[in-house]
Amino acid sequence: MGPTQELGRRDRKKNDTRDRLINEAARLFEANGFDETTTAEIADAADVAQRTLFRHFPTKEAVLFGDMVDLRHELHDALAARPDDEPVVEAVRQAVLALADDHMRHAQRRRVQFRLAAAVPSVSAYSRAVVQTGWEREIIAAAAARLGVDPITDPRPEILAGAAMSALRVATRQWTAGPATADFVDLADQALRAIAEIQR
Amino acid sequence: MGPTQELGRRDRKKNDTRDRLINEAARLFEANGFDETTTAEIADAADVAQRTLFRHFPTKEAVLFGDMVDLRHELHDALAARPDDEPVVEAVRQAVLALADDHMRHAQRRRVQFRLAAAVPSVSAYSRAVVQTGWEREIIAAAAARLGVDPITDPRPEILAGAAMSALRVATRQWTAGPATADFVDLADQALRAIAEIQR
DNA sequence: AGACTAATGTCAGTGACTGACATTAGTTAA
DNA sequence: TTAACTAATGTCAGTCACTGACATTAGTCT
Repeated sequence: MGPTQELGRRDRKKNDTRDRLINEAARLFEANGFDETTTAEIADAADVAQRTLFRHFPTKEAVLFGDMVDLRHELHDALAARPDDEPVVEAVRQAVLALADDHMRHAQRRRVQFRLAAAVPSVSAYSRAVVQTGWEREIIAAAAARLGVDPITDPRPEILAGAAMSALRVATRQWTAGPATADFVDLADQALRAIAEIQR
Repeated sequence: MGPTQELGRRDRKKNDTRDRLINEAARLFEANGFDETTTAEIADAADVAQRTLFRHFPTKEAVLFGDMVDLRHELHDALAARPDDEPVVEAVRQAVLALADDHMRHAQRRRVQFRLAAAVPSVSAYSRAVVQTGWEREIIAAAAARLGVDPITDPRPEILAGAAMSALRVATRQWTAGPATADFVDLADQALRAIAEIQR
């Protein structure tokens, strides 16, 4: 049924190795800290060579966010799924809520990632420059398509995307600071609705 | 007269060393590329030990953006200089235009930095996560103060800041792609005015 | 001149990441 | 089943950003 069944043993093992690296890394990062954990230790814990880790991930930070790769595609699909006649801001809001929903469904892991992103400079930089920028690009492309404009010459798609990511960051910070039981989707929804209210 | 006169020989030499590092780095980066230039080469060119470079700058990327440190303070002052009764979006727009103006006055250097930020991942990450985020924080604080709200609970200051930085990025990209004679302030102004137009 | 100390130099690390090459182990066709 | 093929992994040596510890140089101040 699942695509897992359709994979050969080789690809299954490859996925297992990748998953083990992600999980062992998260465990070690949480237990000992990000900078205090070496890539050699992660590889050892996952029972592979250090070289193998760097064949699966380009950087140590990428291992920490390894479980977020599909999120960009999910965002892309969520944006494409919104009706064409819906206002752009609405479509973006709904699509970003899909991200928030995913965060809630992986609350434990995400809270570790967010806490590290708030505390460790290199993690913060990666989160901003790689993860969030990736999402931003999806929003820019979708918004530009909906408005029927060129995102290079027309600044509106990028501005909207930047506003949405800022809102998501606010919600993320509030969620990370508060109890894990808080509803991330609610927080994100509140923040996203404020986009309409920045004209004083 | 200038504060240069009031400095002792020691501090003057320290500033000279710092300036030499910044200038030699920019020269080498432009000539040979960022990744292709080692910190040892930069230090050699500036005629200091590699260790001295890392006493002046925390990372190789920081050397490239070394001439932008005061910009954050300039932005802070520009924000504080706006009249209290002015609408927040207006105040932010005017203050960010001060940044754009500074870019124009250092066009040659800034174009090198922007080109590298567009091409080299680690430079892009630094620009986003350190430089731009620093500016963003100034805008957030100023906007929150003007609105009389807490920037942790109220998402509007951060959303406005994110929108402004996005606008600045669009203008930066357009300026970097076009001729050096183009008016950056005009481009930035156009982009910033579009903040008011993201409600479809 | 001499005490004080900020800036720099020297040196020996650590750790992320890479290229080159060898080895293991699924896969696939004969 | 076996042999050829190749994707994934292992091994190893190396580069380079960055750091701690300690020595040295050179302004500064009395």
